[in-house]
Amino acid sequence: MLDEIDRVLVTRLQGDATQSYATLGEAVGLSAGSAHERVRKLRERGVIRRTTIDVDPASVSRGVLAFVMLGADAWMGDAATRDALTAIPEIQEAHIIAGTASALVKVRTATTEDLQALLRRLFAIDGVTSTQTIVVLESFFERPIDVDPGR
Amino acid sequence: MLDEIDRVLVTRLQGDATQSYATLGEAVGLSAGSAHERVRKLRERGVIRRTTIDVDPASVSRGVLAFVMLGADAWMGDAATRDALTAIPEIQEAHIIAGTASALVKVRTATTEDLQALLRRLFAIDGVTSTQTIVVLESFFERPIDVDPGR
DNA sequence: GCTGAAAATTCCCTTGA
DNA sequence: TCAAGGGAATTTTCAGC
Repeated sequence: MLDEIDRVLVTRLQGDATQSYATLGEAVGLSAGSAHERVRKLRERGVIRRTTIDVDPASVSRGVLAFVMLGADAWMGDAATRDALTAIPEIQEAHIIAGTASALVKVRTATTEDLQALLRRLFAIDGVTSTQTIVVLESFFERPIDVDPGR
Repeated sequence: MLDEIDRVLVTRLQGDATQSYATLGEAVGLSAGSAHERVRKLRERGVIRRTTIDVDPASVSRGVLAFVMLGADAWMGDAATRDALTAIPEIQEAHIIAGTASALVKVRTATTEDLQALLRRLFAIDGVTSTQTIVVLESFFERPIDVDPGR
């Protein structure tokens, strides 16, 4: 379990992972060294999986966002399906789901034409029998997981 | 537009934003100073929006993932709806969509009971007339946007 | 968890292609 | 316009307590 200090550290790092441990420590009433030790342990425990950057999709030709639900006539939770989906770079997320469809993928393409080409590729995957595409008109927000600091 | 070097830098930072500029520069055949200057400009231009950490959802009591499609009898792309969705911490993403539903939200809760409570809150939002919930059984992957280095 | 010091890195500025 | 180089200032990192 995380204590209050851990949660504050995680929340602050989600907002800006470039800040110094001195700044971080000051925010939670610890020395830089102790803050560093806390964060090191959070990484070690796998709570913090990695430090990464947030890229603006439009800047890298990924301005079109859509979610595609895949229907299938076979179980899609196997390694072959996973590999097939992993090999498609436009797919940002892939999930096996409960309900009428079998899988849900989040995709980003440069244009709607590219989206169409992508759907063709998805249809070609073994077991896929249908697709239902949800095109995003506007994203209100995409934000880090809330870790409840101060609750 | 990004050139080849920029794309490699971005891809490497997506994988690990803690590496030094010396390491980064070596990977693209630049000095540490020049690599730093490149990255600084990518931030300035907004290509890199921020440096952040990836948190393991299960470690922070967000082990249940679901997507909820919201049907509505009024336009949901307004500020009031945005504010209402923003105020719910379990919502990680909120999008206005084309098609039969009006909005799609990605939510993470600790338990399915919490998911149920969340659905109640979503129903209470002005204009919302229906919800369709897609529960994720297994996530194959959630990865950074592909920026096509070397293509 | 703190302090303090050594090592490494960042970051700015100047020069040059 | 872009990269290299120098060097000061900051930050990280690792002792010992």
